[in-house]
Order: sequence, then structure tokens, then C-alpha cells
Amino acid sequence: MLVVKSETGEDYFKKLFSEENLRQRLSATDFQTFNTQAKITHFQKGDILFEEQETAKYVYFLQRGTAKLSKVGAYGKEQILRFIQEGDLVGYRSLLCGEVFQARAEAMTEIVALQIPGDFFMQLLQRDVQLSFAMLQKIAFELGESSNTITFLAQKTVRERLAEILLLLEKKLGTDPEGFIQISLTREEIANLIGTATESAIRLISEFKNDKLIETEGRNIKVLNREKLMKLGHIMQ
Amino acid sequence: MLVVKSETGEDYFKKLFSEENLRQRLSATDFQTFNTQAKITHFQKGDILFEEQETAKYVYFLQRGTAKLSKVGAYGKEQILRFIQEGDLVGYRSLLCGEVFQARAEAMTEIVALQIPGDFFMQLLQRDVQLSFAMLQKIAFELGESSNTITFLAQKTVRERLAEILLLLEKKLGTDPEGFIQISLTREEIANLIGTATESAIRLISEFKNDKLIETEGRNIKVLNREKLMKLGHIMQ
DNA sequence: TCCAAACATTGACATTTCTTTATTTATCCA
DNA sequence: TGGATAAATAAAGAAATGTCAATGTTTGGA
Repeated sequence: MLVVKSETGEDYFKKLFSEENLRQRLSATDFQTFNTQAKITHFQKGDILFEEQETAKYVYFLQRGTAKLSKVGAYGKEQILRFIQEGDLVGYRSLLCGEVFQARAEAMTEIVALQIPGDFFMQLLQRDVQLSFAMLQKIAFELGESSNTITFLAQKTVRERLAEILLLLEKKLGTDPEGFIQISLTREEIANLIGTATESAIRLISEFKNDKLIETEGRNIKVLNREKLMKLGHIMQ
Repeated sequence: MLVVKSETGEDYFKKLFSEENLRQRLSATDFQTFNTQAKITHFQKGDILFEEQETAKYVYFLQRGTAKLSKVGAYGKEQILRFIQEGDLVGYRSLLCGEVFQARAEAMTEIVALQIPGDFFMQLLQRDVQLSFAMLQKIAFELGESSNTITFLAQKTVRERLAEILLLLEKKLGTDPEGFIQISLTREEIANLIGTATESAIRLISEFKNDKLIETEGRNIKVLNREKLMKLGHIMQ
């Protein structure tokens, strides 16, 4: 199963980074520093939070909006790794390894995020056992999801992967009142999520549409028949 | 690029779990507990260190030998995630998340490992900032490698994946005096590493052999032409 | 050492997926 | 709001990959 959003830690992080909690947990000095250093930042759709190969300077705590985390493969093709949503943290991995960013984060909607300087974040980790443990849990969870993605990509056909990803997008990104998946991806982005050519993704989407499994309206997709999609995607439960 | 062995942390862990270091860092009580609880265990080739779905009870620190970490996909097909080698730790991920194991670890050679009870390991983490930071770095590194594997599987052809994995196996598992890759995998295991059918892997291995890129001797493989394999695998550098 | 079981190989064929090209449609900015 | 640009679609043929079946070979235990 492909990772769209981690299911653990988000609410936890939200609490961890709430003002009340920070004031309680941090020393007076650290709390002061936090308030000075952590800045609310805004991004528009298409804006880049950070770029591959860039030095890891900040960690972002998303308070609103959705971003995609992706990297570029051998032929310059984008690979979408996962989505970052409200309550999620992004940019910490490279920082922890002391590497430059290995992925880029791009806003898919308007975003409001708390921008935390990397060195300060690292200091916090050293001092705040609770935060450092939360991080351990979060990364451990991500790593597990990542293993699922590996199995998913290695063993399933494109058709199965598309069926699964549509269900996952619906579940994780949510739907609007009419039942369409909240955030509309381009066909190319869908292809870059499941590792196929854009044309193949398009063809299969048309097939699913003909089979009444989904309905489309421009870039928007609505799932009509969950059961059949699950069967088609050979999704175990 | 597929992960065969992590390149960070191993030596660090070796130091962390050396007797001298433990005695220095841990309190007298903890050190005593460690010596009582952590047991040297031996495994034969084919033995299982832990099984998927099993409760995470122990963490293993490999002192000698190699294991494979794998999980089972939708059709009961094995997916090899990575190899665990001397100086590496395995079993910690599920423990950190408080999940049952999501993968199995199987000995590929004789193994000597330090078996550390999970609850004790978790206690250590809470008390030993150095260990907990090392773990953060290790998992962060694994997660980065995992993203590379995702891109590798999603974007490369089977031929490219085989070329790359052969080079990687050579580099990470090492070679014997004659130049053959140390640990011989079955053709099926190679297929289960790169996400293809066994027959496809066999056919491509034959092709590489005909093209004098590699040489085989039963299950053993020797790389003859690194440059061409790199070109064939479209390996960037 | 010998034999059963597991593994490796090969060929033929089916199926999936990609690539290329052309055309239509949607989106977004000036 | 009108274009320019990007995106979506379709179709056809090529290439890659998977599946099945048959057979040869190796390996590991009795």
C-alpha cells in the first residue's frame, strides 16, 4: 500500500507544537528562542518549500494545506514519495542525517507552515526527550509505510496500482461534498505516483471510467465502486 | 538505488554496543541489566530471527553473518527489502512503532547476534541520549535509502534494475578472492529483490553472461564489466 | 554416495506496458 | 476574456515482461 499520509504522529505533533505544550515543556529560554526563531510562512500552490540537493536549513510543520514530497529519477522523471498534510512535519530526514535534501517539497494548495530553523530543531531534539521519541516513532512509521510502497511497486501491475492509489487518495486526501477527491492531481502526477507512463495512466483511468468504477470531471475523480476497485487492486485486508 | 546495507551507523553501533563503551555510558545498574538481559544467540542459514506478524520482543545486533529482511506481498510473493550485516541492528522499527513485525528476518549465513529484549532496549533509548540520537540518524538514513529504492522500482526497467542490483550486491556483500559475490542468492531471490518473475531474471542473467558483463558458476556470480553494467543500468554518479 | 526435492533453464506464447504521433480539451495568465 | 500553453486523449505498433510447461541440473540430507 502506498503512503499518502502517515497515520501516526500527526495529532501528536500538533500537540507537541501547540503553544501551551511548548511553554510547558520547554525551558523559559528555549520557549523564548522558539518564538523568535520559528516563523509562520505562507506558500502558494506550486511554491517550493525546499529543493533537492539544497542544504537542509529548515523543518516545516504544516498548519494548513498539502504538499507533495518527490524526487527526480534517472531520466529526470518525478517520483512522488508521499503527501504532507496538516499536522505533519517535513524536512527533518535530511537534517537528522546531516545530508542535503534528497527530495523536494512543493505546495499543492495554499500552505501555512511553521518554519523552524534546523539547528534549533536539532537542539530541541537533544533536550526534549518527548520530541525526540516522537520523532523516532514518526520515522519508524514512515519507514514501515515505505516498505509497503516498495512491495506495492515491485509486485503489482499498473492496473492494480492505479486501483489502489485511487482508493488511497480518496481515503487520505478526503473528498468534497460531491464525493470527488479533494486535491486534484494531473494525470502525470498520478502516473508519477504509481511508476508508469502518463498515457498508461490515462488509458486505465478511461477503462475504469467505462467500467463505472470511477467518474471524472476534468481533473477531478470520484470513486463510484469501492468494492470492485479493491478486488481489482487485489487489496488484502 | 536499492538498499543492500546502510552505510551510516554500522560502525557507530559497533562502538555503541562494545562492552567498554556500554560500561562507560550506562549507569552501573543498567550495565549490569544489559549483561544479564542481552544474550549472544546463534542462527544457522535458513533460521528465522523473527517472523512477520509476530510480536516484537527482541532487537538483534549482528556481530557476524548476514540476514535478509523481507515481507510477503499480495500473492504470497517474497519481497526482499534489504540485507542486514555485521554491525547492523534489526527489529527496532516495529518496536519503536509499537507494532507487530511487518517483515521477517532470515539468516542467509551462520549468524552470531546479540539478542536484546525489546523493553530493555526501549528503556535504554529513554535514558541514553547518545543511543537515541544514533537511532534517529540510522532510521533517517534507512528512510532515505528506502526512497531511492522506491524510485528505482518505479522508474527503471527490469534490465536496468538487474544491472544495478548486481553492482550493488558486489559492492555491499563483497567478493571472494576469485571475484564472486560473497553470498550467493538463488535466482528467485534476485527476482524478489528487483520485483520481477524468476524466469525474467534468469533470462536477463543469461543475456548479461552472453554479453560478457558477468560470469556465473552455479549460483555464484562475478561481475566482469562494471562500466558497461553501469551504463546499462543508467546509474548516475 | 545416492536420491528426492529444490532450483535453473529454455521455448513458446500471451499480455502488459511503453513509445510515438496526432488531435482535442482544459487551464491560466496577461 | 482570448490566446498561449499545458494537459488529456486516442490509436497503433513495438518492446518488454509475464506465464506456462517441459526438462535439465544442483544441492543437501539420509
